[in-house]
Amino acid sequence: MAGGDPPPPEADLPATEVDMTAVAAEVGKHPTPEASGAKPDERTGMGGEEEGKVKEMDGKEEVAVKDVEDAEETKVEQGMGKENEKIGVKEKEEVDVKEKEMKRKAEAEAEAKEMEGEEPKGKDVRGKESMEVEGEKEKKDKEKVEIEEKRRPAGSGPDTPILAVPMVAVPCYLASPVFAGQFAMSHQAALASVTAQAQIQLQSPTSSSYSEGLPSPFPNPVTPKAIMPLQQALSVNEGNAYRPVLEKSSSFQSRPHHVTVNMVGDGFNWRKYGQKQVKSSENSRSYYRCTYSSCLAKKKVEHCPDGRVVEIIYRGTHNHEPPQKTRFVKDRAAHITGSSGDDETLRLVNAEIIASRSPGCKLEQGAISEASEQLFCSSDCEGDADNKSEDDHPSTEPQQKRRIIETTTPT
DNA sequence: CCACTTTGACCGGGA
DNA sequence: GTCCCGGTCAAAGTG
Ligand SMILES: [Zn+2]
Repeated sequence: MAGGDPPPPEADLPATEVDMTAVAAEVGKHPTPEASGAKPDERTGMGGEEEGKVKEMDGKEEVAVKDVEDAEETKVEQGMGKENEKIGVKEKEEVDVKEKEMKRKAEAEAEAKEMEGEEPKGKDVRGKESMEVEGEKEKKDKEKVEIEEKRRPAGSGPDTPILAVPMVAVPCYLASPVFAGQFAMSHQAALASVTAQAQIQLQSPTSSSYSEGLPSPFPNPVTPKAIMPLQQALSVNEGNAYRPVLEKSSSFQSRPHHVTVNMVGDGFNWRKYGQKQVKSSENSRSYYRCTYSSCLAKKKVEHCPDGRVVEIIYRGTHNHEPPQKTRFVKDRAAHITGSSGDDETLRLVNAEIIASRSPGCKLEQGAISEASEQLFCSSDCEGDADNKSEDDHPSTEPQQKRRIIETTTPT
């Protein structure tokens, strides 16, 4: 079924911390992703969809959402290790820079320099990043132009390709061996978690751009609404925001351990319809589709051989409301789904997971860019994973937020 | 019996 | 025109 389904609706969502925590926790904890029925409408040719990428970093999660403007992609990456973090950040910067190179090259460089100063980039991730990023970049480049023309958010402007969205600044802790085991065991869980985060981020950033530029399939864009709760929880700043979370992150960062962030499901049911080994990397990629009949939403999850989720990419938006069975996650994530646009893709990368435990894994670590990236930390979280998907039955978990179980608390 | 996961093969796009 | 690769479908298997 479905993965997590937290029952508490927005009303329940209290708050920022809670949400964040929950989210983060989920991410870290969730071992399995989920999948559920889906409908095969789309085919390979989805080219017009938007993708979002979300990256999380371990101690902190950073979220760099690229503006959809560029390519309509939202990327969320999750990073984790400190070491990796730096690298990740750097890499990400590169990527971002590239994407917006045209416009913000100078700025980017400056930022990059800062990051580099800390560490030299270099990492395996690159390979992957390059591929994905570059590949997408290029593609998007083309699309980008079109898109930009079509939708250019006034506020964001074409130049604002990257939206820095504070994904989740939740305290992340979890790095317990247990989690690790879980991760390894189920990538799915990770997936779910990542997914959730990604969605969240997506919405936020996206919502800004999307909302203005693209109308969502839904009559009522869930995006903004949905996001709001999430954002609030996460960052507390909807409008601006993207930084408040940092504070939290800091605290989290303090944590000695890495943090694993697990996200919960997005609230939707996904069904795995394929898996492939990434050629450029050792990681494997799983393809999930929303089970809803007419929903075209899809999600790609990349994980290391170890099973750790490296990256999650969301594509398309749900044209339906999330099944609210009982998952808190859903509340948040689900609401988010409505991003805007038919096709939005969100990419979540869990560097932390990989980095931490699997040197072999490669993900895009880059991560944090200046403003674009924020770190979010999640708390350990719970097992949202359970909720999410496989495990869960809709009501199995009480949900709310169980996730806050931190194994490691922040200092 | 149903729903989901897994796996191999197929298809289309791009280099 | 060919090769490589990503993405998807469909069949089989499992819970
Ligand atoms: Zn859907």
